[in-house]
Amino acid sequence: MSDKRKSTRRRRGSEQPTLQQVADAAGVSAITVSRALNAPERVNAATRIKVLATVERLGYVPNLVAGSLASARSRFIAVIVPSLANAVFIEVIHGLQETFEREGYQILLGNTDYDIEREYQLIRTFLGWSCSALVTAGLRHSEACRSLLTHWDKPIMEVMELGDALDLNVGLDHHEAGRCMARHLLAQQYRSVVYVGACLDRDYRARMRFEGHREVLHAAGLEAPMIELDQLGSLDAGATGLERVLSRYPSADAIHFANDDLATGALLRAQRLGMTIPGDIAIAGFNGLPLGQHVTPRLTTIRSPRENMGRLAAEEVLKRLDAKRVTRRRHDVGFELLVGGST
Amino acid sequence: MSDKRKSTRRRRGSEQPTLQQVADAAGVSAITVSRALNAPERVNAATRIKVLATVERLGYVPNLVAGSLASARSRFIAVIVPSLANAVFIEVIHGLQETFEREGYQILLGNTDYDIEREYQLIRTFLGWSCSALVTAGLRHSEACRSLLTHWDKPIMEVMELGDALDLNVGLDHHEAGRCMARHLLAQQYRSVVYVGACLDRDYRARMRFEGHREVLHAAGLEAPMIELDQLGSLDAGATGLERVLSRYPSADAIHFANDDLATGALLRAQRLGMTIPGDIAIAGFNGLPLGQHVTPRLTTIRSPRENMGRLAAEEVLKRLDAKRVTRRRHDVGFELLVGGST
DNA sequence: TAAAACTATGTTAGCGCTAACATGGTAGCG
DNA sequence: CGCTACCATGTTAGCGCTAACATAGTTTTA
Repeated sequence: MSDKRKSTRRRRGSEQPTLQQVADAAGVSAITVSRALNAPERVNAATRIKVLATVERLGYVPNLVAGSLASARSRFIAVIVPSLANAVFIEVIHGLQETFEREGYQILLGNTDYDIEREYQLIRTFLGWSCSALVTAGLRHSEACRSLLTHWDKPIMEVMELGDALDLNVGLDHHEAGRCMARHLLAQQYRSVVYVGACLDRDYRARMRFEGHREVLHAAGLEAPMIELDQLGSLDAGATGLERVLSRYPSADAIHFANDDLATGALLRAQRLGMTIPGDIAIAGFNGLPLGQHVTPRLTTIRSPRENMGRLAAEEVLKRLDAKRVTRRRHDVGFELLVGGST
Repeated sequence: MSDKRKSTRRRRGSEQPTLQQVADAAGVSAITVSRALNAPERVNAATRIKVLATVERLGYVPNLVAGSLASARSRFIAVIVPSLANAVFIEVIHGLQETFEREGYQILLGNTDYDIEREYQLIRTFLGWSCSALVTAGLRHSEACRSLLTHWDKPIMEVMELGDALDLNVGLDHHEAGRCMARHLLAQQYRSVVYVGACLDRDYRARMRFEGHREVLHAAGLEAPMIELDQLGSLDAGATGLERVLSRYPSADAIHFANDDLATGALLRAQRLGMTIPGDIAIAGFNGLPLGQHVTPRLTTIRSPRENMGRLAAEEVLKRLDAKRVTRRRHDVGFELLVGGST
């Protein structure tokens, strides 16, 4: 009798108080409660206080799913990275998270494991969540993914690398970074330099750096041998890389590693083998992770502004979401050659 | 005329095809499309093929927000960790992600930065997303959080440490780990052992290890001095820790660090200062990160099964979600003393 | 002082999907 | 052959919230 339900059908009621119940208890309408919570300035101060007190009293937790459906947008930001094992992405994520959370957005994190097909699947799923924006690492996507995204009308931010982006872009020039390090090695008079990377078909940014590196060596009339490992950046892989170089290119005087994990693994292994760095062989990396700066000698590397990249990317996306004018679609965050004692 | 809308009001139509449109195009009802996608075995094979082809043709992407609202559950798992800077949590997350994604669940990641109040806020928000389960690091929560969770009827998994949990629990005994390392150090004849931790009020598991450590030293009639750094686990902080020990406890013969990052930072700094390990001073850590196993000498540490912990936690939660019987609510994943050359 | 503009709140109608129940057809069985 | 059982599909009614429009009261403006 007291139940206003017209039908006898029951749906699983979740026990949780609803907005309507809060409204009834506070003696206002549902929309007023909604406004008190989501747009406080549109509600009279006294009403607002009364409503918020009721919310508190009933322990009301807003159903964000319902809110998102009604408003056709969620405060989710889809973030897609190729790996969690690499500290670089963690730092970018950290920068993104900090900035987005401050504005009340929640990150939906996806990990592709460097698989472009998985990226597509993840993006499909994420679009189903009515995300407010998408941040993804890199400019390369599958055809299906590309066409899915071109029909999507929310901000898309591609980070890490610089180039012809779908929408917004914050990153750095990996070709140029490769060139930069190669030039440094040549300037230091190394003449037999081996590049060591891992899974370069998947970690194609490392391949871009290799291409820049090769360009400079060729221009100087030198060979540009390369060794590709089949295990992604890790200290272990770096140790393996060193050993491969020693056996295949015994006359090598320097190794340019695709990242700091590999380089540091090699450096530590070399020291364990009793070699001196850079006397017996010089070692260079990429990323500028703290690790490389704590070994002796310090690792020569290229520092990319990782947290900054995340922060900047988030800020640009937020600008767009606030419907502010976006002055530049592309931001080059640059990089910095850190010359340590290892070269 | 062709618009079936009864009112002239328009809502922001998202252009995206809806389930109903797919149904119309395929000549079936909406619920059949829903079933073809979510419970294929409940639809005749021929119908299913027809529907899925239509889905493909129209580029239909299911609106997961609407689905979650209607079914009062999302395929989200809330995961809350105290830090992303620590590799340990990354590995746990990786283990969780792998296992949950295979079953079609999406992780909602929250980072508390070791702030118990932020944990409460995050959990509140996540409950608003109708998550299927919650995985959180640690057993300590704010009062408000605790009462929120006891009224929640979905699986709750507390990881990392072992003890009196709200629901499910996968972890290890940090007191015992601290005792274990202290016993090892005593067995190696070190008699002046300093414990070095960082922010022990927030990283209270490190404090638990210290308490175990202190217990063993006191039982042996020894002092158990401790130094607390104000910067969470990093190589830099470890280097600082070493210097503090050298100046405040010049007679110390061993340092027990709260984690491998600190320990390795100290080891590398000691070497840069020309000290020998363990001759001048012994160093021990906790976690068993690869890093510590690549320095020379290898770091003595305690290995926790991190990815495993994530995987096991996810499996237990999945069991519960499948309404399978959960035989044990508490799982001790244990740990392993790794004796390197640093002690 | 009447019209315009603004403020505070309410009413109505969905957002796109799925749970629950309903229906009609086919098979299985004694 | 009449019964139950089951299979495939459909109908109906919401899930809990917010956009859009509506309304009444108050202030500003010409």
